[in-house]
Amino acid sequence: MNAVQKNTLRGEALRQKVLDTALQLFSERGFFNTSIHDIRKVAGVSTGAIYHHFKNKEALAQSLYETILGQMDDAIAQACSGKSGCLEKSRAIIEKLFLMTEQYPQQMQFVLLAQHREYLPDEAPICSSSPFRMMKQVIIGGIEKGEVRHLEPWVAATAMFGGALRMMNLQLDGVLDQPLSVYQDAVVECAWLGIRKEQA
Amino acid sequence: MNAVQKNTLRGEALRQKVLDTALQLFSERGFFNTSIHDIRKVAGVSTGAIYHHFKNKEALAQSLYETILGQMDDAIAQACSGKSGCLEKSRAIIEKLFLMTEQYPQQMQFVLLAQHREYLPDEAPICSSSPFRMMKQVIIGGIEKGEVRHLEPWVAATAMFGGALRMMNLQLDGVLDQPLSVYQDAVVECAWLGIRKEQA
DNA sequence: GTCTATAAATGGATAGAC
DNA sequence: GTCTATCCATTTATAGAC
Repeated sequence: MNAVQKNTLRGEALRQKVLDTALQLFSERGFFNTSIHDIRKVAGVSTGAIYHHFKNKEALAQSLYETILGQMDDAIAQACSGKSGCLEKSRAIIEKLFLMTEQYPQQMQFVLLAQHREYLPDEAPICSSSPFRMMKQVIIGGIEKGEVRHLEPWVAATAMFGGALRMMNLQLDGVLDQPLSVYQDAVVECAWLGIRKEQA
Repeated sequence: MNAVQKNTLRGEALRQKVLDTALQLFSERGFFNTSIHDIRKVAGVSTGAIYHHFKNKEALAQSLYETILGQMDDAIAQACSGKSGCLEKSRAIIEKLFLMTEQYPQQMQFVLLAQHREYLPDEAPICSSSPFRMMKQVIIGGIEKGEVRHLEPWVAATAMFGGALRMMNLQLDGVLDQPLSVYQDAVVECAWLGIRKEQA
């Protein structure tokens, strides 16, 4: 009765089912602990169908990776739009990241915690990806406008977002007993006090 | 001429050679991209010798993991000893971690960036390990002594050390063009300004 | 486009000689 | 304690029917 139905999914719907299942298993067990056979079984599709839609296992992971990074990118861009101050933008980014961590833990686990270079050797390190570059740019903008102290950009960016990213790690590891939203204001305040230009 | 000599290593020296080689390959390619055969070839020993010293591949990784965490533990304990203030302790910890990242990048890569739960399923998340618990304790001590604002402990701990840990990530990813020591004072200052109790 | 069956290779682990 | 040779399970990927 709980057996997965076969033959019901075709085309794009099947492709999506494979992606969903792969994300679930990759985030739970890791890329290397998930075989094509596992995905086949859980998704209730055939090996041939998987290989019809994806060149190989790496291409499957690549597709997931790009999609999720794109979603983070959109979310961050949207969070920043309409805001002008560095603090407002940074707060909005952290709010969005915390929200995504709560709402889509599998996606964030896969993108933030996996070591993609081990199976996507041509991929740049995640700190060079678009969402992370945007975060750094927000801080550089804050330095140029005199809202943020004149710090080395990497130092300022990691000071602003490093604590938040670690809190996301802790949440994904199941260490925190409250949702991230509870800690959000304090996290933003600590980071901002560290880099803001004193209004003496 | 460059061929690895065989039969030269025995006993403890061979065991250590296997550990060194495994650490090198695990940190370069990852655990799952490193086969026993790879270790055998690079170390110049036999399969049988490896399995004489280690029950299996996981046990090899476990041994590395425990040794390196122990070294971090000792380094952090030593850094804190003789210091009483939260800022002094935190600065000493970050200094030591930065130094270890520069001096032993393979070890830090293996301990900080690998997803150990994928192959050491019984291992606690690294944030629960002794070195990380000590860092949190330093901050809790600072809160109790009134040096640090009354923040949720996880928030205060990630605010103090989150930026530094991300800088270590960046250095291990080859993104920074200066050694970590160059950024150290600024990293510590940013973090401390965020959590210190104002001396108004 | 999806299926089953299977090829081909890899890799963890063991056996038994030395 | 170390070696070589090999077993066996797993897994990626393909072939060919439907």
